[in-house]
Amino acid sequence: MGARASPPLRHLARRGRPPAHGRQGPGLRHRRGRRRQPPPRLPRRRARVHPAPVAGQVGGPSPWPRHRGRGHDPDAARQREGRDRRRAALRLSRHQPVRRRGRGLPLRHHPRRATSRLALRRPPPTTAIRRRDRMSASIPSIPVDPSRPVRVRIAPSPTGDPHVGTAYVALFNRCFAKKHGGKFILRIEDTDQTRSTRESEAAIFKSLRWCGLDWDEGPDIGGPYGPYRQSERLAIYREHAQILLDKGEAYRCFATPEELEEMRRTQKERGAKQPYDRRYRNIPESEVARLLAEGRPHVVRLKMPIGGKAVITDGLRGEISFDNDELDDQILLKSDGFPTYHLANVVDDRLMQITHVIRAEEWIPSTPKHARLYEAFGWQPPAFIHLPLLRNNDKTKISKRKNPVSLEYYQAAGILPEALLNFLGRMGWSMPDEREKFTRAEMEEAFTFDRMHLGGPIFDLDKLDWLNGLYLREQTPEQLVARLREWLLSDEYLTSVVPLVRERMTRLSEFIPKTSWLFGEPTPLAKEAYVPKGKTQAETWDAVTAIAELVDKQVRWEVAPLEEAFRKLCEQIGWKPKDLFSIVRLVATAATAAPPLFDSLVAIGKARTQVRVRQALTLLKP
RNA sequence: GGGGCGUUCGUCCAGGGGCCUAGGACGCUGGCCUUUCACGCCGGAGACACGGGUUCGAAUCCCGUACGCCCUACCA
Repeated sequence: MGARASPPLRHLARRGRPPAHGRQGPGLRHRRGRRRQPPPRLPRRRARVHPAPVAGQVGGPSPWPRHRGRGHDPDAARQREGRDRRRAALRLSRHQPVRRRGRGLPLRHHPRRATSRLALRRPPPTTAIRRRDRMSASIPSIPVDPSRPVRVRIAPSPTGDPHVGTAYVALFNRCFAKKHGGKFILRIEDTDQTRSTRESEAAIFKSLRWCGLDWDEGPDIGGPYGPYRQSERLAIYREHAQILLDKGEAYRCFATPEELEEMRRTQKERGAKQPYDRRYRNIPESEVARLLAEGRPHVVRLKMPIGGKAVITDGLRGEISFDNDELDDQILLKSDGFPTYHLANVVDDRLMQITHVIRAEEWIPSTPKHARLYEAFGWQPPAFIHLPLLRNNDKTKISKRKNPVSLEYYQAAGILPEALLNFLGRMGWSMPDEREKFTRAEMEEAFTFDRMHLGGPIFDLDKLDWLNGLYLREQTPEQLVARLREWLLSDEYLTSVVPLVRERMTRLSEFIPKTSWLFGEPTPLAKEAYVPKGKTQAETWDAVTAIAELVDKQVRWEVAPLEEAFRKLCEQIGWKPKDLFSIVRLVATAATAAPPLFDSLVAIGKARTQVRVRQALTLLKP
């Protein structure tokens, strides 16, 4: 039941074992003939033995597993096409001559190439500067209108715990804004009445601030374009929906959920491209009036063009085109009178004078709808820039199932905010001189979108730990103490925790061993240890699954609500509290003896509890 | 199923017609330092998805194939 000191994150995302080396004979690795023969002379690119005087240069290469064998080969054609488009876009926007092809010109003047070589050999900052001057910085790859201040925003929806993805997008938005002397705005997208909570919103503010990603305008600090909470702008959306209705760009749809359900089925059978058959798009005014008079619930939908293509421009990818027939008539206003993301986001971006929409890649497919909305309103759309998606080990979009995603977790796990930010900054982006370690300010200074790499980066906790270690090691003892105090060794936290173990202590020295699971990462027990008497491992796994769901859903992370929730769960799944609670305790603390369960959970906090439950889940997986 | 995006070591990045014998970092690994561990240092294994084309020359440009991912909600 010990707690491991601190290589906390590495075990979380399980990964395959690194491939064994040394076993292959010289002949087996076909691929690198070149590597096999001893270099006749000192390979010069290796000669750069002495790292850089630059801070943060560390040496050494590396590996990790991925599922090699069974083909993992993406679609080259499309990609290339896409990539070309993207390059074309960058080129154009940079006002650079189109790169010439072939024709035997020794391309040694290619700016990127030439300078980057230099950067490798002698890393000092000057190279970075020189390089930047030559290509990007002064020549933004994304249109920036000098007469209009850059305004960007993030628009998280307060429906859960503060997410690393939010911090990721926020970082890039903020860097872009700072680079161009613009404003970075926080807007709360709480148009989903059923899922949004104020707790979540507050947690987002707190975590973002912890990261150092503060904003210039937002719900809590106000600003000239408020309110910044969409639930407080309902009238604005209704008004705008009405404008569209009046212009004939939108229409009311009275289809019921059941009707839509059935429609989806039949549309699919007919091989239609959209799930909605537009049946209310052209009904007569009189009919609309009649249904309205009846008080029939309805939504407002956007009229998408029939036939033809929609072309949008992504700042990183260039033009992307869609068949209009693939796009359905997007719901703008839900039957509860709340707008959907699509309407709210367009209206707010416009009203808040957003110049660049920098968001995650998952939004690409709905961008043509947004573009269409701008058009319907007669507005000039902002520039769209889609960032790659952070991924789990298996390349799927990052998720709490497979990774710790809550910012609160990283904080509680002892990650320093500057390390997290630095790490996030390395996801899909690189410093001109390729250094790994840099501050937020340095990133802002050097920021350009053309150093963006579009492959979806896998969130590698090992590397985060390494970076974090770097930052930790450069703290003076005084600073470190201060850091520890900001972390869990604050008077406040200790005061909240001490009562839990007070009656269990006979000496002060027992405090630390008795609370080790609070400050370190407990080492999970053997599988069997979690299975209560009379239960099977499969049953236990089911129970832990239920526990995981409960924990995810639990909003009020306090003793009484937790106890209530867990007791309810016992009833639901027909477990005795004794058995279920013992599992919870083991999962949360890996300790056979611990203070009262729910107090312990509160002390551990939701984020860490969540991660521990996930770990147990993978451990116990049948 | 349809649409879209993406693809360089296991992972994160660099390189985008010749400077490439593809570079750095994490991880792994051998060694040095050290009473131990960690840090640090020195070394090693490790990738241009595949097939065509263009070119004197392709990781880089073009075409195709494969694979992965995202979207396909009265969620964002």
